[in-house]
Amino acid sequence: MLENIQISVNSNLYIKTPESSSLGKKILEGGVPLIEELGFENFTFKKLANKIGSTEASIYRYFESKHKFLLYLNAWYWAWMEYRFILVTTNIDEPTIRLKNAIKLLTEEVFEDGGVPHINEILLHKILISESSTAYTTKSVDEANKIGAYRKYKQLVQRICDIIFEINPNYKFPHMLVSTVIEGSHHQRFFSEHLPKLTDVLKDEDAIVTFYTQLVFQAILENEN
Amino acid sequence: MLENIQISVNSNLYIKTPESSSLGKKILEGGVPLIEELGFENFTFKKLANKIGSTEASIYRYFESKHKFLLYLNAWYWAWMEYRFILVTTNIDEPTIRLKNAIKLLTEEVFEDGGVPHINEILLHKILISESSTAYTTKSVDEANKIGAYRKYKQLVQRICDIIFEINPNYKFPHMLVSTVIEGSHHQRFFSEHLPKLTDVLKDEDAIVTFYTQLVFQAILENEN
DNA sequence: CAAATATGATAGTATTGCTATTATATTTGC
DNA sequence: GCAAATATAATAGCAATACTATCATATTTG
Repeated sequence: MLENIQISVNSNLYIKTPESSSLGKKILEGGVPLIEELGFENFTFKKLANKIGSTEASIYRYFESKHKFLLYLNAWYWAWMEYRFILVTTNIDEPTIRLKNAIKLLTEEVFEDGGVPHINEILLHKILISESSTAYTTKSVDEANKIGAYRKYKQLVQRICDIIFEINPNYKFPHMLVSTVIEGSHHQRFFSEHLPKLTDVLKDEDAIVTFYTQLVFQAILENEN
Repeated sequence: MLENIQISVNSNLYIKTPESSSLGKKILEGGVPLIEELGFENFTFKKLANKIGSTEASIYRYFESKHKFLLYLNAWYWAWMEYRFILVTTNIDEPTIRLKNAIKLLTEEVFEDGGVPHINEILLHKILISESSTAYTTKSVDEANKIGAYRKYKQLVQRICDIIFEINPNYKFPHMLVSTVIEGSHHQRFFSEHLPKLTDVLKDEDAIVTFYTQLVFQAILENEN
């Protein structure tokens, strides 16, 4: 379904685009599972080079640092999410349904490797859940922000805020609401695996989707003042 | 007001309690501002030793690793918050008021260095906002959890869930709601400084407190089914 | 005042994150 | 089909990090 789609990533985040060569593709193909396996702090370019039969120095020709590589994957993820957001919202008149679909998209698990070449979306989603904070919780956020590392993320938040505005133009805190849902749902998935006492995750249904959907609609419908 | 209070921290998180000696106190007094200044990843025991006129090896006699030091500060923070939680909720009959006070406590900024010796609470709060995720977003969460590193945090979440239960025993997602508020408000404070497009922070009022207070009450009052 | 304990001084180690250099493939333009 | 450009590999090196180990010197305590 997505085979022909090219997800485009801010060119400040790489030196040479990894989509362009076979080594680049191996970096993506090997890097995502390796970060997922080791955690970002234990991940090194040397280990990756080893895994894909290349060298550290060669990887550095694609990404100027380990941190930039994470920012690249982060940006890729949000560009991909924006693409999927469009799929679940176009041609739907009713804004509440668009919003509902969008929340589901943002909060649900990623189950299937949807055929995007070279990137395993299931594992990338897991990386985002456990390491997304490390992509901005550093003293270098401001610099990363300046080069546009978070552009797609902010764009997507804004798009959802626009839907909220359609539903209730008086709601005062759309950005906080949306970013709370996104970050929150990632945390909840992480907690449900590692610190279950901080969640109320049930077996059968996807409680995280239900919870955040309720939260959003209660927030914006209640406040029609 | 708090001068005589001893905040007690899980003994698995230190080798020798820093409260017990003058070097230990210097580690706390110097460490908190230094982490705040450099960010945790650029913080090293060597730099700290330098700052307080001691040596790396000496600091390692108090904390077995840099990461444990962060866990210690994290646990200290939550023990301190629990203490303050008790202050704002005891002797108040009305559960909605207790809940309101608790949410305010969790989401507001920390303004004053309330007189706890050796720990600058304002800076510690800032560290928590920007680095709290690094305290559990690592492959070592499970191990940290096993030795009780997050006990106080989970306890406080539970205490607030108990208030929610008093107000609405049918509400299905109290833990998710509370942990969403805690983590979310930290994120929002971070965003308001670094990525303002993800928030709706206003100048005069504390929008973060208002937003999360609304969110919680709408969630639990709506659902009296 | 001796014995125990806490700290300091110094050294060492494996790993990390990254740069530099040179040689060898591979691709591309003509 | 070949020269020139480009991409990769191989290797080395470096400063910093996160520790550990050892031994000497303070300081506390019984």
